[in-house]
Amino acid sequence: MSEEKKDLYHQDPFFYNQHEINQSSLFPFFNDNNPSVYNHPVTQTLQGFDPSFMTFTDCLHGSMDYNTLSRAFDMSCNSPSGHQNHHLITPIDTNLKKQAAMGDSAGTSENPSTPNSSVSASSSNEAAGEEESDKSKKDKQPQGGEEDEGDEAKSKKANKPKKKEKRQREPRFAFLTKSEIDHLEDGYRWRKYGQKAVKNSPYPRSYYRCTSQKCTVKKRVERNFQDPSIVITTYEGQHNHQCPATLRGNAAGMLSPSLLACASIRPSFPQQLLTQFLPTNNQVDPNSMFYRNLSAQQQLQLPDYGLLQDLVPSFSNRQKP
DNA sequence: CGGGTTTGACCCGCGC
DNA sequence: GCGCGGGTCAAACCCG
Repeated sequence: MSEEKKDLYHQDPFFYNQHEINQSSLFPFFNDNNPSVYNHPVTQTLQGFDPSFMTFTDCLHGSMDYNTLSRAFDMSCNSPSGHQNHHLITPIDTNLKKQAAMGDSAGTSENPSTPNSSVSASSSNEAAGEEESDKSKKDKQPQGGEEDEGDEAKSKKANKPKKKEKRQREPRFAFLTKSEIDHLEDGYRWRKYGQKAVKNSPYPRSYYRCTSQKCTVKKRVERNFQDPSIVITTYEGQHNHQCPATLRGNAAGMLSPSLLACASIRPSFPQQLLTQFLPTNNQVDPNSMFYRNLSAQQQLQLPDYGLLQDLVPSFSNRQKP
């Protein structure tokens, strides 16, 4: 990225988002010309799962299941333009992730989101994401736990839950972003709580947690080791609070998935708006240069300008030079 | 001093 | 049971 662009990004991340992201960089797993990305564990999952057809809010509200996916898939397949749909949001299912990681072809050969395929209820449950998903582990803190008082040091880490229920995870959604910056600004405040080396990758994976109290949303950020320009951000969970950026009213440049997620917690927020934000085939021919040559507003093809103003107050300012 | 980051240790699930 | 890898914890450290 040029210095000029970097400056622009710092002043206005929106510029960055709109200009650095293009179809091939966002959706390399759909790009036949770039099959290398398939080797990445995450994108393997994405390819195997092929969950690219769902509404944004389905993802962000964690309400998606394979039925939802299937429905969304059907909708997109029946879209008037007939183009392949290229969505930005890609849910990750842990079961399928395993399949992908095992290197078998099950993920691709039995694509659950194939229009004609049936939907497994168990998978649906898995993806439904329970509120208390991974709390069991965190409840190490002795809550009325009386047993090991003396051995504090040990009890801290060895305090296992008595019942061994299968740990359930919140549904995850991965976003691929072409960026030189690992941790992209998304309007929320995050605290980094861990970093791990990724197997077969020179790039570490960072773990972030939303700093808002009682908000259990986490995200992982890592680079695609075969295309280091691509940052893979995986969100897990739903924010249960307003986005700090929107509260501050300075979120003009933060039309990232996460910001939209925070906006989407507003009950009145129309689902259509979110879906319209995304470069679906209803608006853009993925094979054309159309996408790159449009202004930000044109790219968004906003269905209701007033709604966006409501969501992002300062958005209106940028539209009126 | 409060909040964020770093980093080694630990936990957990899974395959062998 | 063991080893591996992903995920998390928490003390130490850093910084404004």
